[in-house]
Amino acid sequence: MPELPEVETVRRGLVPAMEGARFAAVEARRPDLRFPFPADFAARLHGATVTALTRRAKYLLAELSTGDVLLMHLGMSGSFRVETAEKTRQPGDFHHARGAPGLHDHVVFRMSSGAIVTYNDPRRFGFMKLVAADALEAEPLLAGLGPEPLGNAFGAPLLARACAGKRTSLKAALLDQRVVAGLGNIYVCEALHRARLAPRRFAATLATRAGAPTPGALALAEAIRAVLGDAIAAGGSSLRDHRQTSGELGYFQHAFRVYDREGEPCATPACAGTVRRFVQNGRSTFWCPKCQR
DNA sequence: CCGCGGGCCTGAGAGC
DNA sequence: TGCTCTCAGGCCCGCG
Repeated sequence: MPELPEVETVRRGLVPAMEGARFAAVEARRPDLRFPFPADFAARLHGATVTALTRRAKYLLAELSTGDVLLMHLGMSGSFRVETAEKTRQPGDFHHARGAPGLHDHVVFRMSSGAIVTYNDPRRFGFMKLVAADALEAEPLLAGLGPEPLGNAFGAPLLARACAGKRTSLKAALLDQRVVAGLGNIYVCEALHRARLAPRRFAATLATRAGAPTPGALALAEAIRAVLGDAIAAGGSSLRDHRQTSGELGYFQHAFRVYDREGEPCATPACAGTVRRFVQNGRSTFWCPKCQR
C-alpha cells in the first residue's frame, strides 16, 4: 500500500494521539510481523514518552524519552487507526471490527493521551523495530536512503547527479530508494507522466550536461514534488488497504492520470493518446506512449 | 552494476 | 456456490 503520501498521512494522524504522550500499555498480539518482535518489545516501550513522531522515506520514527527510537514500516498492507476509550469501534467500522480487537490487529498502544492506537496488517510485510537513537545513523534500514523528495535539498541538480552513469530505466531508478526516498509504483508512474518522460528511457539521459541539469531532470524533480504534494493534500490513495488513522479513505486515486487506467484516454490536455500497461522490473508500469518520451 | 525470479503473507476479483 | 488462478501500494536475497 503505502508510499510516501500515505505514510505522511498516517504520521499526521498519529501526531495528536502520540506526540507528547506516554505508552500506558503495549500489546503485541502475535510474535512477529515481517520480523519477530524482540522479547522486550512491550517492556522497552512501556512508560516511554513519544517526544517526536517523524517520517523518513516510508518509515515512521517515534523518538522516545528513553533514548530509543521506534522504527515502523507499513509494508504493503499496514494501517493504523486511532480511537479513544470513549468512542470504540462499532460493527461495520474500519478494519472489519465486530468488537475488539479485530482481525489482523497485531499491535495495540494505549497512550496516556487516552488514544488507543492499533496497527493492523493483513499481509504482515510491515514491521516495528526498536533502535537506540545514537545507533540510528548506523541503522541498515535507513543507511543509504536517498534524499527526501519534499525536502529542501532535493531538486533537479540532485536528481541529475543521482541519474549519472545509471544504466537502467527511469522507472527502475525512481523505484530505487537510494536515488529518491519514498516513491513506489504508483507515484513513479504518475510523476513520469506529469514530466512527460517515458518509463523505459535510460536514467542516464537526465544526468547533468555542461554543468546544468537537463530539462528532463527539471521537469521530473518538479513533477515528483507536485504529485506527492497533491497526494498528501488528498489524504493519500486508497486502492485496497490504505486508510487515514480516522478510518477515512484517501481520495488521490481519483486523480490518477495513468496508474490503473489502462485503455483510458491520456489525461494530458490535447493529447489523444491511450494509457498502456506493461511489466517492467516485475511491476506494472502505466504510461502514455504518445506524450511520454 | 543490472535484470530477473523467488520469497515473505493475505485477500480481492476474474474466470470457469 | 466454490474452486483456481493472478495480482496487489514493499523490500530483500541470490543468481547469471
